[in-house]
Amino acid sequence: MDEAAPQKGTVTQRAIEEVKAMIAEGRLEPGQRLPTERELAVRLGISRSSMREAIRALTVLGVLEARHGSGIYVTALEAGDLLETFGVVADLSRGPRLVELLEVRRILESTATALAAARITDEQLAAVGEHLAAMNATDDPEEIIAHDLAFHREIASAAGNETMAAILDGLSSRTFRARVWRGYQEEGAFARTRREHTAIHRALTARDPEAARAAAAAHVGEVEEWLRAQLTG
Amino acid sequence: MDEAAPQKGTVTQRAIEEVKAMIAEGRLEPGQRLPTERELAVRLGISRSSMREAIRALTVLGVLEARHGSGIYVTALEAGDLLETFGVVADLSRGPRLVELLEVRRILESTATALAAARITDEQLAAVGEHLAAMNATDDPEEIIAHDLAFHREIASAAGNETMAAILDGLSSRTFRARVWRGYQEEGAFARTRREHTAIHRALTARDPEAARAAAAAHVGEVEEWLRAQLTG
DNA sequence: AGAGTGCAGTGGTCGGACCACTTGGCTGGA
DNA sequence: TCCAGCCAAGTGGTCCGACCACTGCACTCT
Repeated sequence: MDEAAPQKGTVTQRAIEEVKAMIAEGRLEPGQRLPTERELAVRLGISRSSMREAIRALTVLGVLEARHGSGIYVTALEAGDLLETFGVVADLSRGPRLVELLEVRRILESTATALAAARITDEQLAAVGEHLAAMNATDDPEEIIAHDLAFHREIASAAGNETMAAILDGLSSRTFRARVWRGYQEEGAFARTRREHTAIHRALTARDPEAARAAAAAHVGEVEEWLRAQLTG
Repeated sequence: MDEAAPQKGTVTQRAIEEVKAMIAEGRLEPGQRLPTERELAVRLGISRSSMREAIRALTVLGVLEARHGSGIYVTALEAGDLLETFGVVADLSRGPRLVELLEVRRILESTATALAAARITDEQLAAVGEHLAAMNATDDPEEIIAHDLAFHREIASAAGNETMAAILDGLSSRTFRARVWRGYQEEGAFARTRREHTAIHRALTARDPEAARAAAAAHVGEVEEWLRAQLTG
């Protein structure tokens, strides 16, 4: 008898684990449609309200996707789907935590750039170059940040590890970067940033992994050091 | 007037962003108690049901914490709180994605181990040694996995970057590891694992960062290669 | 055959009711 | 006076039933 449900925690929490288990065990495939909210509720012996909370929770985690009027579906469970929440971490972190996040980014980004140097295609390299040029051709901070993000995203993507690319994406979320750069660029660091980006692009063009690793590490490290100084000062 | 709310997306989504913004802007401090569900609902002009969904979503993200009968509180917003969801990613990833996750772990773990070699205290080193001994003193798979996890967690913690430690923790979640190891250990890989762990411990004892980095990279790399072979075979 | 339409089904929202638990003040006795 | 125990108000947890907004499809009309 499974009637004697252990009743651990809230019913909603139980429902969340239940659905997660269904997916983990393969009873639900990526992209597949789930039963109705109403039916799921009945099946798990809980109210629709509680079931909805569980669904909402899994939705923000990037596991489920609800389409109004159509139904609830399992996402593709791609790296991007599941790691989107990583941006929340970056947005809500402050002080010392920001430095730690940048340190993680430096480690991953330098490795990703090194990998990209060995694997990048001509098309991808061209795209990187375009973002570099566009970044240098405008004064609008918004646009600069956008191209900066795209610049690094393209490189991370060329590294061939979508999971790593997704994590780096989260670590460079728009609001996170805007927050740090507001002060960083005020110190005339833009010229240096431009130089560092050029160095990265040059290393990629030369297909030189070690040079690429060093350039990327130095690039992130610069921001990291500046932020560290901000905190102690 | 902000009465003309843009009505973007669902009301629940709006409520989630609203609370997130409150925290990001410092209107809500870590550990602080929020207004009542009922009051929050009124304040945002939505029903309590919708408000509850928003709260539940932020709860699973590790941003809020609801205490039955007491109230809703902002978490400490420590790395561990926010990165707990990382384990979900590891648990739901399969196939090629698992290899990518292990690659990320290899990059971070090797660096973390190198850092630990330079910074680890005698107490921490002793703890690492104890887990190593305990791991070798039993045959119970459950216990082995538990000590293995603790072994690596202690090292990551000694590296001095809590954020990195939290990410590595997620990448080594219990179910994830159990899933991979079931097959890995069946091939008599336990002796090799023991050897690799010993090598890591030796490098830490010698305070040799480069040796520690190499040993950790090789350790994770072994599992990575095995898993890669499983997929292509 | 094609475009347009209507309906059934689904997720989204709402309001209210009651339960389970915590908290702090009140009461009573030592 | 002080402390233990109790009690009531307040809070999150759960449930119910209703209605709205949207989608998709079968059906109709041209």
